[in-house]
Amino acid sequence: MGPATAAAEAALARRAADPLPALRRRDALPLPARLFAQLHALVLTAGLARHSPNFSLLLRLASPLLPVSHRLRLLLSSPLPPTTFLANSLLLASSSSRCLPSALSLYALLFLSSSPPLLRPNAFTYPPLFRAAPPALALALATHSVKFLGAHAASCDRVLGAALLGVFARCGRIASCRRVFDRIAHPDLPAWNALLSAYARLRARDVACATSAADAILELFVRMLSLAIEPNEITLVAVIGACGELGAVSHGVWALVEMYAGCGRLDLAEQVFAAASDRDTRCYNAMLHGLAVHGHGRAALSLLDRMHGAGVPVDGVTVLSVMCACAHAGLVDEGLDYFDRMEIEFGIEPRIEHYGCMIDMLSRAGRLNNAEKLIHEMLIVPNAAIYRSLIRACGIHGKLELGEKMIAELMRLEPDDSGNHVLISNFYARTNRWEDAKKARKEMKSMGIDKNPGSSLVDINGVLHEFLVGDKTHPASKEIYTMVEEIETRLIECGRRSSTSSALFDVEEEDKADTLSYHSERLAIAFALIASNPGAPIRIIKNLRVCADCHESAKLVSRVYGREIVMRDRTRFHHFRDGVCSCGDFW
DNA sequence: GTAGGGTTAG
Repeated sequence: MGPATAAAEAALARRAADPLPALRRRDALPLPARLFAQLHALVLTAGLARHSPNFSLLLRLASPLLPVSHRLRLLLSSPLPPTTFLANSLLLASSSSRCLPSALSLYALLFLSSSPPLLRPNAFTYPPLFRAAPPALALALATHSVKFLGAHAASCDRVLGAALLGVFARCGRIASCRRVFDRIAHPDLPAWNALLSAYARLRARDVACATSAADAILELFVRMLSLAIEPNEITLVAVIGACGELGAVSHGVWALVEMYAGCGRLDLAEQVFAAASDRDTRCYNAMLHGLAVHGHGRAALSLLDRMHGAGVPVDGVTVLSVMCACAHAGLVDEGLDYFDRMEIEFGIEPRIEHYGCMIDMLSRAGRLNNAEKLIHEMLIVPNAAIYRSLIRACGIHGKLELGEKMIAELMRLEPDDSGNHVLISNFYARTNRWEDAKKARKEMKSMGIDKNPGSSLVDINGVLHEFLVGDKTHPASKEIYTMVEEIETRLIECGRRSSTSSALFDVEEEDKADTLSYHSERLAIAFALIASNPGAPIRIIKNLRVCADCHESAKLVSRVYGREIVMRDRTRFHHFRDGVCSCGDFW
């Protein structure tokens, strides 16, 4: 017998032992109804159904479009009595989000309806339901599962634990995520990834928590490595993002940090991108976004051309990144054009973020009437960010009436947000309505709303130093403040005009009225000038938008002290060199 | 015993 015959024999033997190998794939698609009926008959008549795993496979191939009653009968057609295992298999077949209602009725019929219920759910019952359900419903199901299985059982199982963690993460409940994770006895890679991704999501969604979330990610990553859990690409997505957040360039373990635009090293990001062998949509999106926040609008558009040329599919994030690039570079017509094409050419439905970017772009360009028109035309309810863009632009372009209309909308949505109140006060200050500006601040104080304190991080020889506005806690505080004064004196000698009264109110979110020139970035720059190696670029990571006064000052410092300053604020990067900023004073 | 979980985006 030759080797080929032997291989065939072996294959036949395997097939005899495992009659349904092709169906064992996890991603097997549901079968068309007729084909399924034939297979069903075959499995029953061939006696395969007496083996629970085989019957389970059959159930998983049932089309989710079959009526619920039909699928219940299917379960009962088994020569074996129905078990939770088989019921879960049936449920798995209908748990895509498309057929959520049918999955829920099955769940209710099998596990809830009669008393006592037909079957009791177990840890395998819920994860597919969580995946299919939208966040709010998934949260309800999660609570339900914990009640049903008991908190102990629910969290002892690390798969259910990871699934629960995912639900809480989608709902922004980071404390619940932490509690669930802490109860998992021996978390494995997906469980760690679920927690890291929960913090990554928090970092991306909530500016106020971004730094602490990034800290948590790095801390968890170190712990995970010490437990010899091997990270994968999913882990790195969270970790690299966190490194970008902190600007922790010198944390050598994560050399990838430098490569990503998040640290302000666009050059390295481009090198990595160029070296990457197989670039998918995500990869292009990351590079496009990097170019966007560094203000390289034209480069982003040309990369987009290459992406189309390479046949890499675009998605909603691609469009968003391109529009963001256009917005930051003032390429309004190009941005409009791409927005118009997204739905028709690429079949991507615009989401609130796209409208937000669009409105921001139009507003920055002073096309406020177009922006307002778009708000009325769009089919989605506008969010607070959209109103904020318009209010900021109305302040700059002196559109009092529209601005006040938008303020009313914003206050309806988010009356308690400190940033909103500062924004409103600045709007009135810019339009010379000083009394209203003061009133807005007073109102904020009387409501007991705390301002979000401005903070800046600077990396000096591998150690991160954080400064808050007016901070005096740094060990070198005395020298730093002396340096701030010295800088100010030198800049005035070199032609800087001192702050005017309008500039005093012209702040985005840090409250300069109280603190004059002690904004966190000035403290960070002063410290960097004292402590960093001469000639090295100064890298600052700021939590809020940089105010016009600090921006002007950073430009001058770059010239007078001959130092390059790279500052990432809440929305983009500013590269200060020789008295000029890469944003072209448009941010 | 069999099956279920992890991929941010301004």
